[in-house]
Amino acid sequence: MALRVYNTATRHKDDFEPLEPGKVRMYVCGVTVYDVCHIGHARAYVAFDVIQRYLRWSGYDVTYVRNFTDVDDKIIARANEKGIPVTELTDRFIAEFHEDMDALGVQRADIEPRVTDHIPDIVETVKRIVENGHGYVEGGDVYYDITSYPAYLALSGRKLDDMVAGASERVEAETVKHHPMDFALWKASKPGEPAWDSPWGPGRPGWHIECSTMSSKYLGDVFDIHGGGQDLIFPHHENERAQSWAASGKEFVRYWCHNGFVNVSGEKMAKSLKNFFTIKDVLKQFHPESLRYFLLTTHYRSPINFTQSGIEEAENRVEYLYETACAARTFLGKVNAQPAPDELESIRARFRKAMDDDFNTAAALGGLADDARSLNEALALKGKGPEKSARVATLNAAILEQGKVLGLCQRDMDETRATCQAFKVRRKGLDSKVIDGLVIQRNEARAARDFAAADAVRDRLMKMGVQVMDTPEGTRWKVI
RNA sequence: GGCGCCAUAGCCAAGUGGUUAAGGCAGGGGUCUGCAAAACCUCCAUCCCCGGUUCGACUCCGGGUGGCGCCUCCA
Repeated sequence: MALRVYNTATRHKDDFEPLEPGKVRMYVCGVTVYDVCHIGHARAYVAFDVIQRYLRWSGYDVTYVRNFTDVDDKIIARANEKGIPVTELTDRFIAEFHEDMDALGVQRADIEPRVTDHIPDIVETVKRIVENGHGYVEGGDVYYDITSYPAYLALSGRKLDDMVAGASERVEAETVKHHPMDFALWKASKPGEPAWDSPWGPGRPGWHIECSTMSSKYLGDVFDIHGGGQDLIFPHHENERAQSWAASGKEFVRYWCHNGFVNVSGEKMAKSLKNFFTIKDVLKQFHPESLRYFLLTTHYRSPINFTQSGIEEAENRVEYLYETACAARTFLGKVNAQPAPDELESIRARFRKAMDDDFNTAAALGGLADDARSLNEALALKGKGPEKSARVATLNAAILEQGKVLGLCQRDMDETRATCQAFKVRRKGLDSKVIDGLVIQRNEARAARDFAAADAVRDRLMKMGVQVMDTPEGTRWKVI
């Protein structure tokens, strides 16, 4: 069973064969840094984080590049709005991006290039495209001549005539472009805008060219995986493909991977619809691993509907996994047990089968749920026999190993459980001191064998959403 | 108008040309418990509609209906 990857360019799952055996070069379009990230960004970068982790786990030597676009119209507009320098704005949102991604357990890419650090490279690429007869200069602008590229629109599967018809409905009266669909490789800068010297005068890169340039710089003219959100298929990736081909004469990407959208209430998330959530909005209310888990419950290419109940359920699952892992840790601390290699390998095979099918995290999570249940089942067996110990050790190791690939179950267990509870206490508007007091009250009644009074307190806690649990180690409580 | 995606139990969500259609949540029944809870056991679907291909389709093809996305900045 080999890895199969859905390729947007071919519109079906293809067997994955990297350019160089054992080596994967992948590029994912990063953020344009003019605002904080929303949960759609979270989805994209969690998805490709898992892909990257899985490829490494599978034995590939991975080079992962994810850029920062730190110069563009929106950035300039936002900086002007705020009256601050562009670099102050972009530095700030790069830091915010890292903060959010670190919280979600998204690993840093191997290389995270910034556009403004690569202007000379970009100028070179534009020059090469023009020299090769695929670009033209108009004033201080440079445009890509789409009619020079026969395969234009092959990636997105569109027809030029339809595109032109659609575009003509929008206002674009005065243009120097030779064809309405031609796009800018280099833009002459207006006064006050960031500008760099170029053979065409002071200007800045067009959108798209930075990814063509930086991907080839770090990964070569041809590389394996290029990822991003589905919205980037057109125009961004279509244009990148045209540029890279024009510069190198080669088809630059072997597998195009695009993640689906996050919807809210069944509709696309948009600021205008007031259904817009930033990552920070969500992390104020939920443990970050809850969001990560939630995002992995649906296959990365399908739309996912963000709901309160969905993320609450995810958080409960995160708690369950950590509680299970804690219980296993406690047990394994008392015995000397090693995982059973055969059984561990069969669990790996099941995990591999799920993930090899276009990185099916939803199926993988199903398997993980089976393992966690089996682990609890094993823990419930009496005694400390070798059979039980081996089983617990095996399942525990399997859960942690799969978790490592999915980016789950890797945090400090006690701290994570406590944090999940703290979020729930806050969401329900409870006070843990009050709860502690009631639990003590109940235990005093129990000690006096006044079960009627004890149960009354218990019911009161239940109404608050607090469940008491009497264990051999004493009474615990948990917000459900 | 063009292109594309989706439609699986009360809800979320995998999956397969023919053996028992994952998993989770909720719900029913148990074990355990002073009572509970947690945990575990157990029960709970024939896959939107109509045609076609096939020995056989939920899975393939065509049509329909419904939902969504892209075609403009967008993960």
